[in-house]
Amino acid sequence: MGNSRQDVVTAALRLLDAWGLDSFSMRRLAAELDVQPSALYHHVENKQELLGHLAARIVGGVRVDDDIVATSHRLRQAMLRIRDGAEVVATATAFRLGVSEFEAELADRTSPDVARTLLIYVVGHTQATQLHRQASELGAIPADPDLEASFDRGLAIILAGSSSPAPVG
Amino acid sequence: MGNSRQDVVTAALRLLDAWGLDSFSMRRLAAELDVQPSALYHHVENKQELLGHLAARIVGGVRVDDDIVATSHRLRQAMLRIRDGAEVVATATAFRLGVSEFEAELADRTSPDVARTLLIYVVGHTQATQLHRQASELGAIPADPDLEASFDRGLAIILAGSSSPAPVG
DNA sequence: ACCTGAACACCGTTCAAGT
DNA sequence: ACCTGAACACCGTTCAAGT
Repeated sequence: MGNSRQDVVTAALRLLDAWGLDSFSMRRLAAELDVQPSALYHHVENKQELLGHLAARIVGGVRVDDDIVATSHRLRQAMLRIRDGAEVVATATAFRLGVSEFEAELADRTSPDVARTLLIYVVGHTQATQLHRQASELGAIPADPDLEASFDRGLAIILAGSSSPAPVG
Repeated sequence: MGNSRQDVVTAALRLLDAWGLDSFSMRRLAAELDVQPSALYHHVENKQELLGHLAARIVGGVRVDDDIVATSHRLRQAMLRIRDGAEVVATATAFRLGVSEFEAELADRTSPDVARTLLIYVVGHTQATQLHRQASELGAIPADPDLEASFDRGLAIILAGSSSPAPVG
């Protein structure tokens, strides 16, 4: 009966979460959908565009409101919820996919500069968190119990500097 | 007469700068060195470790001093100097390769929290800048003349918040 | 509209063996 | 110490053709 692009993106998100970005391939996704690899290119231009749709799915459900700290935590949690979520969002963001709406909403409630700075920080710190956790799960590195608190302290630094645009003395 | 690991990293950096990260492969690098692909594994554990060495080379030459703004600009310029430099540093950073020394030096002159926040921002913004420039060179997107100024404004926000750890009122 | 079948031009990594 | 040769198990993408 044929898949829709929604089906493809849903299956892709499941595959990403189950196996991680390193093992995420168009061929595996095709197998998951019981379809030839070439069939995917009916729904999507290429792999990069597909990753953009994944980023949009991950970020799309996050509510933006006037509580910037809570909004930042919601974005962080949304990315942490799925394996390698922050990395996918980071790469897609760079290609202007998936997060522009989120950034615009955030800019409305703060300023364009604060929104951009905050977004870079939240995605970057969450990516580091996620990769660190993976490494420590593999026993490659000891777990860092300070990662959540460290996220909050960086957030506080940015928000403290967001009211006064003047440099520090 | 045989390559050293320094030779391998030097050739890798040249290859990265010439062709970009997408086209950077162990096989191409081997060809560049007139060697079989398998020979590279005598000098390096795997591709990821090699990228870590590249990141260390890119960041290693950057001087850290008490002028945090100038230091941030030097790091940014070092990454901008070579193609996809920021992306390589970003990925390697996540795996704790290449930048820990830089972060430690920065932490000595500010604080661990400020150093971490600043580093995430500088690398993240520079990565976005570099990918945006590539996209606009390919005509995919109009050039953004505000990228340099935008970097400075974000920097100012973080440094303004770095003196007072209390959240904004 | 959605998919198959077949092909093209590649990958990273391992491993026994050579000098 | 540094490298070759050969193999293994994969990739993303294109394209004519089918229903």
